[in-house]
Amino acid sequence: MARAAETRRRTRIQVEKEGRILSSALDVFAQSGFAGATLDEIAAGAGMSKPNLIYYFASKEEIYRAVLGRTLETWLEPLLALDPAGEPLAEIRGYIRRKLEMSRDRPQESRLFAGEVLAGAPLIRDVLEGELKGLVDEKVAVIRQWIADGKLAPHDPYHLIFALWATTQHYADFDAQVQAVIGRQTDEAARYAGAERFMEDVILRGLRPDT
Amino acid sequence: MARAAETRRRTRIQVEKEGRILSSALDVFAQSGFAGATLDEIAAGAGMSKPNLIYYFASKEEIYRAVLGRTLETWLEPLLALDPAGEPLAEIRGYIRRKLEMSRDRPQESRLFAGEVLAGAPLIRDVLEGELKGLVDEKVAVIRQWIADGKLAPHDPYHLIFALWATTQHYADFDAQVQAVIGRQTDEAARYAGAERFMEDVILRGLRPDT
DNA sequence: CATGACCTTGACCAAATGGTCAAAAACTAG
DNA sequence: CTAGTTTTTGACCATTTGGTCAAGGTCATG
Repeated sequence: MARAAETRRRTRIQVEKEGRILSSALDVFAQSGFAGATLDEIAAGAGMSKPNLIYYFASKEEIYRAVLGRTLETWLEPLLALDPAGEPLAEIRGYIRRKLEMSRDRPQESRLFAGEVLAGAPLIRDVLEGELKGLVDEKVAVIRQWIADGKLAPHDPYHLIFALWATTQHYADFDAQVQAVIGRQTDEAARYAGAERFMEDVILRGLRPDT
Repeated sequence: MARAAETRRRTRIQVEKEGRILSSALDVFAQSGFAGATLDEIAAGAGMSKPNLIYYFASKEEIYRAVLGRTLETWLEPLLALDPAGEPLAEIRGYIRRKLEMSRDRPQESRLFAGEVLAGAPLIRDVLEGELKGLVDEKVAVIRQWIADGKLAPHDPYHLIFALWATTQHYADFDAQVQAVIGRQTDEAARYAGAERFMEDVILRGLRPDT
């Protein structure tokens, strides 16, 4: 029986186990980086033996690629949602909020991504130069239009995006440092609330046109 | 002959070789992280054999600690130089410039530091909670005073510092992404000039008091 | 120029780790 | 319930790698 379109080869068990593996792998890779991660650790986290892990993914790199791929999708969303038809400052405020939310709710993904880029993005350079660059260029054009319409002060949109990326992700990627500096007295919710207020007050204020 | 104060145990050769080792180690650790780095690679970069390397530093971790320690000193400087007696906006502008300069001229140090913090700062947590926190707290007090004097708009100084750290370091740590997005057409000098202008225009503007 | 301290490395070792394999266990469909 | 397929894993293997060691080479200095 030739299975329909080669697709539905995914057993109930496969779906479940692959999910467990990717979830465990995300934690391990985010914590230890690609080189520092071990198959045993990932297998343990997924509640199975190492050979069983290799039964689902052929190699460590394949697991890594799978986790990264999954993360990348999530990654582009917030920027994608920047609406050209919206009110500029409100749109940027929304973007800041979505990115901060992501740092707070999915810090592992943020760290995984940071580690990959820090190492020179060996496995996702093409994605960065392709999809990501395409998306950014598109939104840069939108921002330029806003500026041309006098709805936003004239600043380089690329650097604006970098500043927003950097600042929002900082709270996830450099969490150890943030916590060390502002201490455990401030809880996570307060930290992110403070970050949001700061960014909205300072950056949005800096973006407001003179009029 | 009891050598003067145990100190001058450092031969000419020792000084030179240790320097070569730390220099090579910085490159390797910055590129591959602690786990990804190998003694052979560091030794090759320093132009010597692995046993020779171990003759100077007892273990991989000791090399890593030495490189990190050296980096940390450099790291605190820019913030340390923030002068309470100076004019607030000019001081912050100066800080931005120094940090950007450091990202541009010492990207390896920035990446080494980023990798360590990303991994949870296992080896420098105490430094972060001690020296770094102390320094930050001190400068936060200075900024608060500036705000109280009405020379700066009232924003949380901690988040201001985080935003400056994040944004300036972004250009070194996430260089692969920055280059992928704005492309190779823009050279390094132009990138950093653009970053500086953006930060000065937007952030400083956001910090200026209403009056 | 001799002698003791310092420097250097080839050969080696043990542990960790990515990955294989064969055989057993569990599951599914007829 | 059975035959075939999918899952699972203990045992194993080759490679990598952090680190050791003994022997030989180099350097400073009296």
